[in-house]
Amino acid sequence: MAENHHEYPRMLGALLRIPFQAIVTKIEAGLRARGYTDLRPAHFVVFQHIRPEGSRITELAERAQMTKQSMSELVHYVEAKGYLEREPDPRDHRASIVRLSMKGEAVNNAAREIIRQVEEEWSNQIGREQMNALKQGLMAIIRVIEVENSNQ
Amino acid sequence: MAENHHEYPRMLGALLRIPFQAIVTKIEAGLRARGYTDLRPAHFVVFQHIRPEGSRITELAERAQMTKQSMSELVHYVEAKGYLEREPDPRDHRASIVRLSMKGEAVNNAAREIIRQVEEEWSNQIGREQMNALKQGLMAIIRVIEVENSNQ
DNA sequence: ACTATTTAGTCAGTTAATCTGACTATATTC
DNA sequence: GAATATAGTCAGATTAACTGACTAAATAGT
Repeated sequence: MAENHHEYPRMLGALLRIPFQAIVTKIEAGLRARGYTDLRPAHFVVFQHIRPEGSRITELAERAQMTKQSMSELVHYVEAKGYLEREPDPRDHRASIVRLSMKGEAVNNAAREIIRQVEEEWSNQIGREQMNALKQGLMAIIRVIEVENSNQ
Repeated sequence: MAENHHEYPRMLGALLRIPFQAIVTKIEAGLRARGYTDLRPAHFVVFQHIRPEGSRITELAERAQMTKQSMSELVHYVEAKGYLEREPDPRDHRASIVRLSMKGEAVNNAAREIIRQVEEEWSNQIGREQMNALKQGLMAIIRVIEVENSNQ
């Protein structure tokens, strides 16, 4: 809200939003170009939050800040398209563990590759030094956010 | 996708996403706390893109990268709640101009204030210097994005 | 000048994304 | 072992966004 506009200086919200949106758009387009046409932006959260050893649905829901019912649906869809595998959790028979399938790993790598390319392009334009400063700043803020969240 | 995780270094996508999400969450909570309970995140785009002199619906739709039908609905809702005023465009009788009402300006200012506070808090944590470097870097990237978009 | 085309916006209907509430089955606590 | 909490699903509702068809006004072409 009220974050933008060429005329007066942009607020931090818009400063973060515009590059983030741009990168999301590029990931979408890049995945489509590579033939992954059955994944929509909503499904990205599954890939964003799943751990390499696999995650529970409840855990994914929590990390993505949505209800477990909604996450359950997303996982179902993504699993049905072959990007996920699911197995019962041996320690807790109520739960199941979802992890990326080989196809899932492949999209994930494709997405990483796209992001890497975008970073490189931007880095070429603004300079490696400024890009590094930017990343350091973002990491510092993320650490602050994580502290806030942990002792909320 | 594949942007996160404590274990290995985060990708640029996650570096941008996490602070952006955090700020959106804070804006939501802050507006709710100030009594603006009828605005949902979807409506924020209207405020983000409207120009001080007012904007057309088609223009807002374009800037928000959505269809004019969808934007039309959002504008309707936000207008019905009293945040917007609408008047016919004297230059083009097909179009109308929407602009913020006094109530609309008030939420906008509230949102700006919330963002300013978040920036200040973060700045206190990471240091004014690093915050400035971060903002400079984001602005530089936004300039790159704007050039890309203009000669796409 | 008038016909054809484009543009601004709405109406109607659909799909996608997310929510709430109720439920089953398994775990945990006391 | 009974009471309570947790993981996940099912069903239904709401919200967000889309496509297609349309009206009215503006612009372009001849």
